[in-house]
Order: sequence, then C-alpha cells, then structure tokens
Amino acid sequence: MYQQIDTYVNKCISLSKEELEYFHSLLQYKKVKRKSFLLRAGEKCDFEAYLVKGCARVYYIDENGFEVDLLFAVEDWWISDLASFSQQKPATLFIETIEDSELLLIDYKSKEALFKKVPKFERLFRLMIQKAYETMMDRLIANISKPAPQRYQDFVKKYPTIPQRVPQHLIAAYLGVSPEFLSKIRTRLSKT
Amino acid sequence: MYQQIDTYVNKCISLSKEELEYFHSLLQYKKVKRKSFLLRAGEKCDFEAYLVKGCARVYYIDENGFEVDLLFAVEDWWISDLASFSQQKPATLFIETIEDSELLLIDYKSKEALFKKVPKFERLFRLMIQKAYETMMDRLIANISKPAPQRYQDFVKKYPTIPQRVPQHLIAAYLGVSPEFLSKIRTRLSKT
DNA sequence: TAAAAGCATTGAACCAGATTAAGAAATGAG
DNA sequence: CTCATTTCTTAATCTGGTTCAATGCTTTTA
Repeated sequence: MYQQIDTYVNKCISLSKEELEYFHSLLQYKKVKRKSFLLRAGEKCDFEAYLVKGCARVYYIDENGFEVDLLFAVEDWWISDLASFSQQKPATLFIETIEDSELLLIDYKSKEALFKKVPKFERLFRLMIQKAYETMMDRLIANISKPAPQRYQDFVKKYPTIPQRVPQHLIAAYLGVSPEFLSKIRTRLSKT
Repeated sequence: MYQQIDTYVNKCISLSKEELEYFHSLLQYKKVKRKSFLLRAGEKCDFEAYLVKGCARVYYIDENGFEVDLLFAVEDWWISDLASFSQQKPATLFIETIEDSELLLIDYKSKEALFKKVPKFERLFRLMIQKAYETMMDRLIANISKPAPQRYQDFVKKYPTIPQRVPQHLIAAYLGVSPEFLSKIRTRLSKT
C-alpha cells in the first residue's frame, strides 16, 4: 500500500523506518470513482494528494465559463490547489478524477506536524514545488512563443501516455486552443 | 547594508543574531551598471540574487530570436535561473539589469551549507518558490484565457511602479504581444 | 438495447493580434 | 549640446486561431 509513495519519497530524501511509519500515519487513503470532484472552487482545499492509481485533472474556470486545464495527473503525481492549501483560503481550482482513482491525502495540520518532527520533508516539498515551478515556466514560454501545432507535438512527446487516457477536448483546454482547432491540427499532422 | 534583506527574511522565519550573521557571511555584495548581464543562456547560473536596489529582467530567447520576459525584478525581489542553479546545469535564461543595481548573491555551496546549519531557511526558500509558482500559474491562466488589453490592465494594476521603470516593448514581451499591438492597446484605453 | 449524452470532425465566416514599413519622439553618451 | 541609438506610434495587410453550425461516432445510462 505504501510501497509506491515510499519509493517516490526515497528518491529525494532518506528516512529511517520510524520516520517513514510516522509519515504513513499521517496519510489518509481514499478510493473514488471517475468523474468525482476532489475539490471545487470556493471550497477550502485541505489536502495535498498523492495519486497511487488512476488519472485526474486540475482546472480553472474563468468568468465566461471557459475551462483551462492546468495539470493531468497520473500515477506518482501530487495534486492540490496549493494557494488554497498553504494559505487556508478558498480554492480557485477544480480537481476531478478522469478515471477511478486511489489517493493518499495529507492535510494541513499533519503536513505542518510532519515538517516539525521530520524537517527533511521540508526539503522534499521544496524540491517538488521547484520542479512544478520549472514546468509551469516552460509552459508559459511555450504558450507565448510557440504556435499551437508545435505545442501539441511537444505535449505528446513529453507525456506520451496522456493522450490515451484523457479526452481530446481537455488536452485542447490544456494547450490553450479550441477543441475544433486541435482536431484540425491532428488531421494536418497525420497527413504527412 | 543588510537591514533590508533581514526585514525580508524576518517576515517568514525568525532568527537569532548568530544565525543572521552566519547568513550575512555567505552573501556577496555586487554593484552593477544598467544593461549589465548577470547571466547569459549557456553559462552556469551559480547564484540566487536578492535585489537591494535597482531593476532587472529575466528573459528567454527562443529559436527565432524572439524574446519572452519572465520577470521584472525591483527592490526586494530574488532573481536566478532556478533550473540551472539547482541542478547545476547550463542556463536557458538571460538576466540583465535595466537600471544601475545593487545585489546580494548567494552561491550553490553556500546555500546548501546554510540549509544544513540553519534548516529554517529551507522553509523560507520553500515559501518563496511556492509564491513564485502561484504567480506563474496565474500568468499562464491569464495568457490562455484573457485577451491582451485585459492582461495589460491587470499588469498595471498589479505592478503600478513597473511601467515607469521598464520600457514598453519589454512589457509587451512579458505579456506575450507585439510592441506595436501594446501601443495600440494603450491609445485605445486612453481614449475612454 | 434504445435513447441520450458526450466527443470528434469538417467547413465557412470572422477576428484578435502579427508583420511590415516608416516616421516621430525621447534618451543617453561623448 | 548634439548625434546616435533606443523607444514609441500609426497604418496597411496578412494569418493563426475562434466561433458557429451541422454531422456522425462513441460511451453511458436507464
């Protein structure tokens, strides 16, 4: 049950058996069907979730009801509305499963307790967010300076398994193009 | 000399006099003219710099020579190519001052030593990057879902002092529009 | 197993913003 | 103070991508 997350954690920091067991004791296991909402904008996000199995998406809905997908999570990813979680304020994001999924959640108090008892985790989470930051930056640059077909190809190359698990119109909402245009891009690309 | 950065640090973590002095001992003071490069893509970025005074920009140049501005830093901001710094690999970003500037730099080894000796700093840097991440995410969302005039107005509202210090074509490169179009946006807006 | 709902494709009309080109205005270095 | 460089504006034309609408295809769900 915890083997997967332990492997993940071990890549960054090394822990004693006791530390690991303490960590486990703070996690809450959750199993949900596809199309379940883990979070809706307006609620308070009191979790960071490690995805053991399944697939989920984190997205934003703007004033006009237009969706922007920020993340497709699969096995081994963390999902949360970090601004809401860390500042304990209402969420601006939605989190919804795309497949039946299994998760391990940690809440705010537990995470703070963990940092206090095992400061090494502060490092783990710093490195995690650092990586997320770099990814986000690359995406912003791509969105500003690359045309949509290029962005789509880069996406498929970087996440080859995602297009098989996530509907195409959601990928369009991730790339920042209309579903119709993504469809056109795909037919164009397949004709060469 | 260190008063400003101490105030900054103190907002997040509280430190003893000794800890603070140790921190100071790791910092390198640097004073540079406007239009100085602190970093060029290809070099290794061995600093995170706190801007004591002045103004600088962090930007990316794509394959076609097109610039994307990622950050305008003024007093109290940190600048670096974080991917290069933390993984000790070649930079992809440029950092250039826009005004004569004064900086406090910390290098990789010193930062690691600091974390080891005063783990509280791990928390500070985690919170710093977390905020940067949220900012980056908001920007990505805005770039995907809001039209350029809106993005410009939001920018001016969020950073009211920047437009007076940074040339307009750089702001265009930050917002992801051509300088000509930003000029058009501005005349349109002033006519109402 | 049928009906409904969601998803992908295609084409035509349209628009936000890019590109190109030129000149005007501001700024800074000598 | 003055020339060179950088910065800003305006206008014409072009294009990547949107919107709208119609059609067929898959999944769900009852």
